[in-house]
Amino acid sequence: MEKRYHHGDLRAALIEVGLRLLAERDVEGVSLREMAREVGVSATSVYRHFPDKAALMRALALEGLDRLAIAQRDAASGKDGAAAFAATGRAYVRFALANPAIFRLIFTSSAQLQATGEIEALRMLRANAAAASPTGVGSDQVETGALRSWSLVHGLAMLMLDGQLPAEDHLIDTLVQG
Amino acid sequence: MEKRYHHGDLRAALIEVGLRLLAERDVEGVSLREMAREVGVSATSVYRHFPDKAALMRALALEGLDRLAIAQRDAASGKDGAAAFAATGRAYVRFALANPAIFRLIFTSSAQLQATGEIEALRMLRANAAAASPTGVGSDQVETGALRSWSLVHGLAMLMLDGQLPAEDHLIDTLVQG
DNA sequence: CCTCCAATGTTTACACCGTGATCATAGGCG
DNA sequence: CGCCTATGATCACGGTGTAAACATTGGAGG
Repeated sequence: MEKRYHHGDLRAALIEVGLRLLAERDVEGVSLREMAREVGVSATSVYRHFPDKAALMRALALEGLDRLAIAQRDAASGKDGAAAFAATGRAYVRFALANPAIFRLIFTSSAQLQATGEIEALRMLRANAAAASPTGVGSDQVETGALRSWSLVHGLAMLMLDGQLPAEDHLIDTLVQG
Repeated sequence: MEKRYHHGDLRAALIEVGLRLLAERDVEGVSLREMAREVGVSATSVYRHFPDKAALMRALALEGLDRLAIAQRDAASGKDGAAAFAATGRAYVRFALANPAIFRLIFTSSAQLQATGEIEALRMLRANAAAASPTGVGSDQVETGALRSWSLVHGLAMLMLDGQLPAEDHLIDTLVQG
């Protein structure tokens, strides 16, 4: 019965199944054809909504980026200053560990994402870094501190994802401005 | 004339051409078949030297890891203490920017590499971190500082590779214990 | 209400990919 | 010198991304 020729909202369906697949396997293990198959649609119909596979993956990355930003916002809510800053940092790393494939995807297709708009997660880290800084320091020092923190947290996430560092909560807490 | 049936050292030739290809295109853009083609050999002959493509890529990563370690050693030579530590950090980031595909390959196939042996580049960072630490602090604090530095440097490299931060020398110098 | 068209899907086809099975060659050791 | 094994080539298969041509349909305009 529900076998209509037109899907209704194929674009959203593809993104949904894409995220689901990325939750269980790595990024090079998910093919355009499988996503289409999973949705119950022919492979080439994907091209009515995305110019190529890379564009679909970019859409998945954008969605993941949103979720990362939400996770950080939630983590910081109710806190402020240095506590909020540390919380966003921890949330950043935990998100990466909980969603390895999506996190990697975000930051390897990000060059194109940037064109789409400023990255929310970055703005948040920067804002919290400013709030956490001691008053009276120059704004360039605040900026430097924010970038240093972002690098620290990003590197920590990557190294844990790649198995270089044990993915332990206490290690996160210790390294992120413990 | 030089059209012998047996290549002589196909394994080394494959690694060489693989590194060359990785210097010009990204990792998902280099295929086993192209590497074989480039060497002038059939695709399946690769399987006499590597169980599968992943094993070949791991060999490339190992070679890249060696070169990273060498770059760090060279950067630190003649220096000591904090200067040596900062030098290895800068060399780490610069290597990543100069060899993006290889750097990424190293740290995504690294879970398997680790089994092969301890990672030299890590040992070096850790050793220099210890040398850079103020005397009289606990060894666990030295360890923490080393991990923090590794994360900072690794994250900085990744963010610059991914176009999130401008790949500028002065920014590297500022963030790496400037 | 009917018609037709643009949006959305399908089928078919192609080149490329990783890799297993089978066959060919030759270099070195007895 | 002869043969065995290491190393190569050929062929085949299923999977992938994607272009071209065709099919279906929902909704806008008469």
